[in-house]
Amino acid sequence: MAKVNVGIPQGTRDFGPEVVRKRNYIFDTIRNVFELYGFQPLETPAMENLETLMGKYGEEGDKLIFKILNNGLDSPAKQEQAREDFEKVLKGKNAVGVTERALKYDLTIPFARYVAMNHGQLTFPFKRYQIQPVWRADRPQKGRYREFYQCDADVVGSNSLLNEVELTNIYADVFEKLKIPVEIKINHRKILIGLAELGGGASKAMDITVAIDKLDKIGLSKVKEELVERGLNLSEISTVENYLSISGSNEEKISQAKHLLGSIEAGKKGIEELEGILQYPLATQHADAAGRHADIYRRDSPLIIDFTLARGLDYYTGIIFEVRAKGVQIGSIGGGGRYDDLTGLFGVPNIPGVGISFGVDRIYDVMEELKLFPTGVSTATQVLFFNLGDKESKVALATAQELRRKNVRCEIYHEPAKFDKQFKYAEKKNIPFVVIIGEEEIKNNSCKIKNLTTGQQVEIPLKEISEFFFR
RNA sequence: GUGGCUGUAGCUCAGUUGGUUAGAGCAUCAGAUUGUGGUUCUGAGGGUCGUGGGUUCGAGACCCAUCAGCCACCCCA
Repeated sequence: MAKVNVGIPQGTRDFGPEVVRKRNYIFDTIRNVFELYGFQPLETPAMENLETLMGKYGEEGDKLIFKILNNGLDSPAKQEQAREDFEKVLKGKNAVGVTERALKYDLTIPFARYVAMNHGQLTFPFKRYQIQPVWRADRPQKGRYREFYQCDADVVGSNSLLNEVELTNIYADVFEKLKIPVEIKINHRKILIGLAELGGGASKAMDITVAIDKLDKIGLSKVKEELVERGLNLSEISTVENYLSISGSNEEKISQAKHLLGSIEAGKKGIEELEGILQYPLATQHADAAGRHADIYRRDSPLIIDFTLARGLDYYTGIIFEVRAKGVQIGSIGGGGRYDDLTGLFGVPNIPGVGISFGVDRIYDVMEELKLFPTGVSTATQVLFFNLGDKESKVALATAQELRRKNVRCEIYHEPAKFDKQFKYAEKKNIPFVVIIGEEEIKNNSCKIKNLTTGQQVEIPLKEISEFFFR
C-alpha cells in the first residue's frame, strides 16, 4: 500500500455516507421544527469582513476568529504596505493590509449584519433560521471542533416575552423528537447585574459571573477563592454565597431570589421575566393514545432555572439559555439569549432580538453515545435486484425502473455474480429486500422477493411487485 | 495560548531487562459452495513499527527533535 501523505486541517472532519445520513436526520428534524414555528431560512457567506466580527465576542473570542490572508501580498506594488502591516500583526494588532476577511465565528453576528443592511426591506418581527458551518481557531478536544455546524433561530424586532417562550418550546420539541433527555437551563443577565450591584458594584459584574459560572465544576470554596482574587471583600462574598445557595424547585428558587435581589431594580426585572416564561406551559410532550404524560409533564419539565448560568458572549442582555444533555459528559449542546441592540453595532439602533442555537456536532456525539439514532436512518437503498446474467438483468432493470417511478429506492447488482456475493453486498449496505429474477422466474413471469431481516421469501407475479412494496 | 497522554496491518491492540524472520482478533479477498446471505472451516494478501536524528555490536522498545491524534485548562456549540 502506497504511503498516503495527505490529511485535513486539525479539528476538521470528513463525513462518510453513514455519518452524513445521521447528520441529515438531525438537520431535518431541527429544520422541520423551525419551519413549524414560522421561521424563514437565511444563508450568509462563509466569510465576513474582519471588522464585522472583531470585538463582538469578547477578548477571548477575537483570538479564536480564523483570519484569511489577503491575496496578492507578493505583488511589488503592495510589498511595502504589506511589510508595514505585518509588523503590526506581530504586535498583536489587526492590519487590513494583511487580512481583511475572516471565517464566520457564529451565525448571530452575521445575521445582525444582514438585518442592519436590509432593515428597510424586512417586515418585523423578522424570524429567521440558519443552518451553516462556523469556524473557531480553538484547540480541538472532546465535543470541540474547528469547523462545526450551528442551527440558529432568532426573532428580531420584538420585545415580547412570547418569543422566549416559543424558543424554549422549539428546544423542547427538537430534543423530544431526537429523544435526547435534556435540561434547558435559563437565567437572566439582569439578575447577574443585580447581584453585582449588591455584592461589589456593577463594575464587578464580569468578575462575579465568570467565577460563579464555574460553581458546578470547581465547587463553592474554589469559587470563593477566585472571588477573593478578583478583589471582593468578605461581606460581598457572603452575598454571592447566599445567592449561590439558592436551590429547590423553580418556584422556590424564584421566591428566594426575590428575597435576595427583589429590592434591586435590575434583579427585580430579571426575576419577573423568568417568572413570566415559566407561566406558559411547555407544550412538547404530547399525550399518547392513552392520555399518559399529560399531567406528569410539569414535574418532568426540562426547563430549569440555574442562577449560576452566565454564558460568555458579551452581547446578551436579557434571558439566557443553555441546553445540556443528561448523562453525557460533553459541553452544552445549545445556547442562546436576548440581546437588546445587536444591530446597533452596525449603525441601526433599536432592533432588539432573541435567539437560540443548536450544536449539531455535539448533538451527534450525544446521540451516538446514547445510541439514539433510529435503525432506519442508515437504510439508503431499499431493494437490491440480483444480477443473474445479461437477459435476466434487463428484466431486473426494467422492473427497478418501475419501482423507482414509485419512489422505491432500488439498485441492481453491478455485474453477474454468485448469490453469495450479491447477498453479502445487500447485507453490508443494509438493504432490507432483495429481488431475484432468474431464468426460472422469467419463464414463470414472476420474481422472488426475500426479506433479509426476517429471512422470509415469497414468489409473486412480476406485475404485482409494486403492490408488494405498498401493502 | 498552557499542561498531560498516545502513535505497531484497513480497525482494535499484544510485543518480556534492548537480542533470530514483528504477532493476534476483527475486517478484506479467494476457496469449501455454478440458484439462497448471516454460522462454520481452509488459505491468501496486507508493516519503512508516525517522521527525522542519536545511543548501541544490535532499537518497535532507550534519548532528543518533529508531526499527528486524543484529553484537560481557558473558553465554548
